[in-house]
Amino acid sequence: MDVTAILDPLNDAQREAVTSPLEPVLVLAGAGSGKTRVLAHRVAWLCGVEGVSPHGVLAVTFTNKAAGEMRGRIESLLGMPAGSLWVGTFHGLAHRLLRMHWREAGLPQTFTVLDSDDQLRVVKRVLKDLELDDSRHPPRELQWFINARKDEGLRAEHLDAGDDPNRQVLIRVYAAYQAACDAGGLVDFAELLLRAHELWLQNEDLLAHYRRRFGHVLVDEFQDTNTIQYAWLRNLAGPGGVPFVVGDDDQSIYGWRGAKVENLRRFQKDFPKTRLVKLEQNYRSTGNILNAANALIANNAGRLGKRLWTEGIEGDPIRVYSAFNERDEADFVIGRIKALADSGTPYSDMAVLYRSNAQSRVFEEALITQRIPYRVYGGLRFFERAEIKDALAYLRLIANRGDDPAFERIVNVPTRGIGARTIDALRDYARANMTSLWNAAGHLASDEGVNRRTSNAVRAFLTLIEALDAHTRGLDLHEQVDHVIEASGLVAHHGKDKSERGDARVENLQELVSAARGFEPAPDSEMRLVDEFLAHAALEAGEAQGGAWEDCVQMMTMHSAKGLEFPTVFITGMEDGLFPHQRSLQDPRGLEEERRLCYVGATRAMRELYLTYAEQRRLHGIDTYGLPSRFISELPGELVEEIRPHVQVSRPYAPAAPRRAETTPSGISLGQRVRHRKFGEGVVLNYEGQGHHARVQVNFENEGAKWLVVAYANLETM
DNA sequence: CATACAGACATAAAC
DNA sequence: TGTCTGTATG
Repeated sequence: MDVTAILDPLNDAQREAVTSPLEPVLVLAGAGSGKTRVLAHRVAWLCGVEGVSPHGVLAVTFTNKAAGEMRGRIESLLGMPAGSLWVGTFHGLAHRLLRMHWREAGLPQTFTVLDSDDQLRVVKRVLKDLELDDSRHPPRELQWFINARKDEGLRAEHLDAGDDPNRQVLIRVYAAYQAACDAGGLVDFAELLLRAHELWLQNEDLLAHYRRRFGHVLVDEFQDTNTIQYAWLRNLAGPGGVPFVVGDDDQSIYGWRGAKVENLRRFQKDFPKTRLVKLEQNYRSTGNILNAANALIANNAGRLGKRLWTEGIEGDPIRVYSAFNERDEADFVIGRIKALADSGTPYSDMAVLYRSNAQSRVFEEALITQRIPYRVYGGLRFFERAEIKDALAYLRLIANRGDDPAFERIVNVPTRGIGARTIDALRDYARANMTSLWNAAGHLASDEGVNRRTSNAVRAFLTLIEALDAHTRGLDLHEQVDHVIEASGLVAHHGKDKSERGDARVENLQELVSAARGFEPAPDSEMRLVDEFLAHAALEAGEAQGGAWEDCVQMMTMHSAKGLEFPTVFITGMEDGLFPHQRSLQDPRGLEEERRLCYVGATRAMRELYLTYAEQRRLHGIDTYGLPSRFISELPGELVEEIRPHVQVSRPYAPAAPRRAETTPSGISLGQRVRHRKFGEGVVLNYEGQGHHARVQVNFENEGAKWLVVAYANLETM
């Protein structure tokens, strides 16, 4: 084992963390301080120097991507594949455990993993079964409630509604939802974690076994753990355990989905001899950017405390641009993008960040008109697309006839004459007889009292599924998928749609066949390949879009920017109410999370950071006038450079004949003939103000005299 | 049963 | 203002 390869690339703090004695370690790792590297090198250190077998190491991340990268780095450091090393997401690891110990966990061997979309369907169905009005009890809220309780480790029977009738309903739905899942062998994401946690609690032997096996547990992005994940982890490590966790309280931006920053302090309390290592040297950004970020985050209370520094240059100041409105904001950003591109910067070195997805529109439109390539992060990912989920639902139903969500999803896709009424009847029967929709359908198909057309349609569906089952048996996975998408009629169904959308769907279905062909199961899996593929599809939604590697401007929310870096970053929409978001202003904790989000955004920038805001913004169809975000004023003035707007008409004015025409600050002369897109041609009569606020009075031939804001009016000189 | 239309609604998102 | 959802309509 080459120890220098492990230690040489590390600075002192990183090395301290990596070579810590076998005791609990909390690494407070600032943005861009090399935390992933520390984690990977720690594993390499344990295996290469401390003599720990990879078999005894468990590394946990929050995304599959991070897990994949982690394994890659570890294996390249160790110089060999480490198959027995467990690296994965909390959900992936929990899933693995439950597959291995389904009996102890009280699950059927063939349980199905529900994604949030499936879960919502089940909730809706439960609401119907309970005859609750879904406008008074929005399914999404119920779903949220159920997941939040599970994330806290609470089951319906642990909850007490008191006299609150609304809460009584919530709890009733939770209980009914869980009963439906249990009956159908369905496990949602939160349930994976909760079951895995209960598996520890209820099986001492099992827990003891895994404690013995995993003497070394490592966790990335520890500030993002929720209650149940932390409990699971703490149990696994055990009282004398030596977990190694890496996180940053200043980058905790997922409180709204259950993450508990408090887990950092809790860790120090639960593992009293914890060694705390701070990584504060930053290898990403300029000094000015770091100082601005430090100053900003210093406004938060109760931090563990950390100050980023760099050996690198001070760099450019933070540039703040005050736009007249959101279109001017986009024009400014795109102007800078063009200028950078002209001087040789690749588009992919530039990122436009915003608080909410809706803000991307204006930028997209402007980028399209300027023919600048861009990529928007977010949106539906491969396995979340409707046509893919339909195809998977066929596979699910073939594999497990009791999978009601799958049944409901495809019973009439493509349409085969089984409408809402029929499905209602099936549901009623299934509920009354405590059985699956599949069995209900079997009953209805042979029921003399039912409309012939209906029973025929249902029978045809049953026959189809049985036929698919029979035909796919023994085939390779990709052949199964291929057969299913063809014989189910899905391909023909989408093929009839001659639009671009239809073509894309057919392509996606074919892509699913390729995905199946390339699918590799875990080496020690005892599951059938289809089942494993289905679980994979639920647990790993896949990439959002192809073309990620093309040279294009990167656009995304600040949340999705976490973990990424770009030479030039534009943080847009810096207005109070937008960022910090209105809904976070009520409580101080919400505001602090927004500030951390701003910190995350700012620390994405390597060389240049721009902050932009619009004085006027069209939101949901109405014009709003916002104030610059308070986060801007929290930056030290000496680090900030305000960019003076230079208002220009589309063609600089070249005086034709008149001498010494009085010129407005924006370059338009009095008496000048101008053209406006809507109002037509006219003559400039007067002007006032400067910069953004510069306005001119134009006497239009058809519309009469009007005051226009030069920055916005887009006047053409003639 | 597919499409049209009205009405509601609008923070962020991995597994 | 744009998008999505559910219902009305042909």
